[in-house]
Amino acid sequence: MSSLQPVRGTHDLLPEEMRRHRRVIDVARAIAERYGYHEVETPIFEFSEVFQRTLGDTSDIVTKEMYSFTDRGGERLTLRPEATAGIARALISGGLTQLLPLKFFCHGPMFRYERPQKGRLRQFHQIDIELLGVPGPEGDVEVIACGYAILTALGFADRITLELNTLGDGESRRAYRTALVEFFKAHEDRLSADSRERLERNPLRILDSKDEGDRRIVADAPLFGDFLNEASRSFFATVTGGLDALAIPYKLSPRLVRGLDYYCHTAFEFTTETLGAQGTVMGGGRYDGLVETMGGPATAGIGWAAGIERLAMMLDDPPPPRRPIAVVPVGEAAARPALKLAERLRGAGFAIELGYGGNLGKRMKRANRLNAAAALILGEDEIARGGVTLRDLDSGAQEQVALGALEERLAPYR
RNA sequence: GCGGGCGUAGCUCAGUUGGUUAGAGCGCCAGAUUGUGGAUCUGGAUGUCGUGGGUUCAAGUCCCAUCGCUCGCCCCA
Repeated sequence: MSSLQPVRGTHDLLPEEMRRHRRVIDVARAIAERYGYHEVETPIFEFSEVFQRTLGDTSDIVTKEMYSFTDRGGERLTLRPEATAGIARALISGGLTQLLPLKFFCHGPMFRYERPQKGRLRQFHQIDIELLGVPGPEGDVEVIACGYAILTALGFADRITLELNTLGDGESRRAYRTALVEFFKAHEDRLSADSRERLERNPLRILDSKDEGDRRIVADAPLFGDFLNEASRSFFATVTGGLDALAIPYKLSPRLVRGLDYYCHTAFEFTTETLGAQGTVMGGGRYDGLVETMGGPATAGIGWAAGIERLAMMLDDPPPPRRPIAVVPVGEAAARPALKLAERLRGAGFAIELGYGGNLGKRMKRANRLNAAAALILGEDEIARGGVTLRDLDSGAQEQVALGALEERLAPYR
């Protein structure tokens, strides 16, 4: 083992892994475009303030997971732990609030200082869509439908579950939160240490505790449903109605929550059993208060993020690399003509591999290893005839082709 | 931040109660085949046994520390 290690929790994306990522990204982008989302990219670091304000000072991400540093100018900067804050910032600083509604797709690296495990890295990648300026439930339906379409196109439809919940509007949520805190305070001495902590920071999370004792207490906790006001109820009914109309299956999960104040109404996660402990493959929800929290005008927003690594792991067979055509010169005299031929064919759109030395046998061996579909052998005989020998490397069949007819003859190998 | 498992060749791994030159398969390189790849055969190279310390006549093997990987908790994509 070399002492030269990649930084903990980071990974090199070598060609095979990169192809998996690219597959996920390409499918997601193509489908997001069908829904009218436009690709954008924001910087991978922002002023720390951007994330502190949007994520809240008590969230895990802000308290222990941010990669923050001071630059040479003395600015406090942070490597983005998620995409939404940067996009919201861009919306405000670019004056885009004039153009609402806006629909963005983006993908790229995110950074969180966490202990790595399966499906969890310190530098990881997400695809992400955000729908801004649509306050009505039709936005929620569209965003979920788009995510579902992407997961389906990737072939995961039968391995994922859409878990769905509503947090209601601000009024409903505040009322519920108050009731919940009151209830848990009464049982505080019996709660687990983790949950006592959560009682301060994020009481809704206690509902999702894995601790046995907590679960017994939770069983008698007040139900969110009883605190939803009429407006929240009908909002959610429109969302589920839309999903029903689109035949998108979902499971209501009352325990699915979000901690921060600006989250409201729809919260959802696509989960899978196939990835171990990190079962969430795509998660999102409505965040109507976020842009305002950052200092912009009140702007509705809803979106999701999905982990590319997790999706890439679920891909059944890695997309194969493109099969090249090998140009194989024989003898010194053929080197120059082969170089020119290779360039000409590349110009015509073929993937050409021109070996880097060795005799015919060596070059053929290398062509085979690269899974080349065909070899074009170019030696004295061929040059004299003004053609090349075309060998199909799957069948072994070989024929002479005149130089002028090459592009046409090679069409099947494109 | 907390807990469990694991570090031997490029990869996957074997290595007996501590015992002398550390092995296999795959891959790689060369040759059989200097104008023909895949299959076969023959030969070849490659290890700070993760790192540091300790115990011992002797450590890949036992002990301690450390680093890394991995799985889980927390949280999340």
